[in-house]
Amino acid sequence: MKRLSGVASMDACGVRMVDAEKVAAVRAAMPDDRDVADLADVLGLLGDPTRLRLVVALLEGGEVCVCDLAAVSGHSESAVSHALRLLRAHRVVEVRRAHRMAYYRLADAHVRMLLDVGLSHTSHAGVVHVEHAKTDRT
Amino acid sequence: MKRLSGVASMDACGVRMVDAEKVAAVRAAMPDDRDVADLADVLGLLGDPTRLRLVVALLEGGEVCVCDLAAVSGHSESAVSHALRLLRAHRVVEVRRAHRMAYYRLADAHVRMLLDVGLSHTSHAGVVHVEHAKTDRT
DNA sequence: TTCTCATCTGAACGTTTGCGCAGATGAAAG
DNA sequence: CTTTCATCTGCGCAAACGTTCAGATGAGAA
Repeated sequence: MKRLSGVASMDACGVRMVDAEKVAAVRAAMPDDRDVADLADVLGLLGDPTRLRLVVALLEGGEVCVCDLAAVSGHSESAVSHALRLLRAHRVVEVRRAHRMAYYRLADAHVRMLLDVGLSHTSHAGVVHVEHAKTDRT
Repeated sequence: MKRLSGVASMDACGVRMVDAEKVAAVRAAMPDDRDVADLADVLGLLGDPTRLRLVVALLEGGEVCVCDLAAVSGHSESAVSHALRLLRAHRVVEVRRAHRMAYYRLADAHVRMLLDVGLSHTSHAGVVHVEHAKTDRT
């Protein structure tokens, strides 16, 4: 069945591939496009250091107002507000308004899990820490 | 101790804050800058749909060559190669070369965990799916 | 040797993104 | 009413990003 020898096969559209069987299997197991996009969205949101710091602060602090988040993260209140708007739009955080202030908290248990998994690695193990990695000779 | 009343306090540098005690606690619990940056790096890497698809494909397929990854993900081989270079530089994937081809696989158990947590949410639950969210009226 | 072919890479282009700025909003205080 | 103050937001720009294109690399085949 498999054509692992020398000749590559083509699918209907002319895409070159080597192990057509595995390609089909993997493609079948692949989550649908919207799920991938949604997950990428959240991960991308957490992929910015400013926003990640905010979210981690909320993981620790429970419910924190904008100015305190600015103080913790070391960014301007404007930058924090912009960041929170994005996080809010994607349902990563929720806001509660009281008096003149806005208190933010994590809205999603799933994000909490992602953060736990993420932090458990980087904080106690020696991560590789690649600066601006170049060619990576193996 | 806490000054939750009306007046905001200032720290030494003139940063406005409301609950100075909590700010100090959260700041103390915050992972150090490099750890945050490293985690943000990985999350940001996974935050691109193209790269996420590649990594998910490797999660399913184990070891897949460049052209098959291109076939699975539906991108050009060049785009895939660029993406793989980034993932390689950050030790997310590893490469094994055989014959004329390059076989890629996941290099990091931690990334596998992140993916599992991420996918377990988006694939069986109804995620909110925000398109280009605007003001988000609560 | 030369030819073939899978993969890699630099440059360039168009798009997106993060943040500062300045003003807006809106609610509470005076 | 007006003033104060925490937060929000449109604009603008510089930096970062993802992709394509065209060519380079380098190992195997002939």
